[in-house]
Amino acid sequence: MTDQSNQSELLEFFKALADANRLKIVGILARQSCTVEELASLLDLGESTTSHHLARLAKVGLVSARPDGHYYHYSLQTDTLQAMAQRVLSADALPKIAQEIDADAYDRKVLQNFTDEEGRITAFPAQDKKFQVILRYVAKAFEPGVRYTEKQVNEILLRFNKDTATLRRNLVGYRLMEREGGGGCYWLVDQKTEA
Amino acid sequence: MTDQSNQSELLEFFKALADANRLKIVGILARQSCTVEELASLLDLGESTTSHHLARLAKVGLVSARPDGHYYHYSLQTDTLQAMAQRVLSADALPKIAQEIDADAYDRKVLQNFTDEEGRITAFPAQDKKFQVILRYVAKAFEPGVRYTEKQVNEILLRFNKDTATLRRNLVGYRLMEREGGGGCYWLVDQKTEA
DNA sequence: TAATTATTTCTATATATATCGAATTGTATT
DNA sequence: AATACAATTCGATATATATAGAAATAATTA
Repeated sequence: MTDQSNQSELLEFFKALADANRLKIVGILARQSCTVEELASLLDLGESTTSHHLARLAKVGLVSARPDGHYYHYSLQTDTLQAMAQRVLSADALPKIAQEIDADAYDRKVLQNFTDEEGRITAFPAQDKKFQVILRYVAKAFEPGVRYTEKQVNEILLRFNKDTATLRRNLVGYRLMEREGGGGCYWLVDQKTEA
Repeated sequence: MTDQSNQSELLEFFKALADANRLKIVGILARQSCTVEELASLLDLGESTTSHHLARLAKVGLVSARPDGHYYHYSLQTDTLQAMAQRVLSADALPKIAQEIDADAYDRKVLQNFTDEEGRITAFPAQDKKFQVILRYVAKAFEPGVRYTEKQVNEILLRFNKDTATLRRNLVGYRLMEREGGGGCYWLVDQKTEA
């Protein structure tokens, strides 16, 4: 769970293409751009279902929509497809995934050493790297996009360790969470947008 | 459902890679070959689960097993991965899928015209191409690999039309089914192994 | 503004499959 | 042979998601 960027991006790409109807959509759009209606009738699917599939393909950049009248013309982004294919071909794409797995395994081991069966933190690691693992673990208890009062934050942190102050301070210090002014408002930092 | 060879092969390939743990396995095997046990512990998964994933990857030729002692060494078939990537890049792979969809749509239309709501055949098309669509539709009522007596065959065909003789004769004539000697033994022909 | 049409979102359901634990198979060693 | 160990298969469960239908949204036309 350390750095999933490579992993999850590739995974989402493959998942997008791992459905018979979505693959068909890509095949059709390779020839001509279509409206949702056209696709639905070609595939013998409901329009809502077709729309859903298109949304999934769009999410990974495989298709794009161009509005025209009250139609949307969906078309294939061939460059995305090619870029992904190139990426899989590249020598270092797979080893990178392997590195991420090593990091995951490391995290698991640290977690095992510093938490009990109930997931509570038994001790704070002195080593900075391990301490960050613990912090990332704790951060997962918060929902992305939600704002918490300091009281709520403490309540959640208490499930992990009685020293909520240390946890709270370091979550902010290591920029896993952010705090409004001096006040009581906390939220998760989206790690993806961070360098 | 006319000629799914391109479709289904690509689909199975993407499905094989559309799982986080299988993608991780590929990543690990890109560096080193492993036993099931090793992979299971690296991924923090049960051995049976790991085995299942490896079987799926092997099915599309992405990994291969080499027996050694009582271990199996699984390794990545990088050439399969490259071949698939090349294929996606090739200009005609996607249009081919589109053709298959057209064929599917054609089949559906024929079926609609010559069957009723309950799936019974209302008339036999005069046109050869359409007649074959009907035959392929009927053939789906039989299980691959199972041997049927003539009586059983007739029983099944009766669900589609009272003229079981015509259906039976043409299923064999168009090589969708095969018959033992002059006798009462029928079975589906595996279309994949046919030219 | 009302009405029409295309698309999306929401809700519910059905199907596929990832997962585990137990039993089984297969291979090598004693 | 008998035993030990790795791997697979089987049975059951839980989760993800493909699907359809209804309601909501957006955009155009009357």
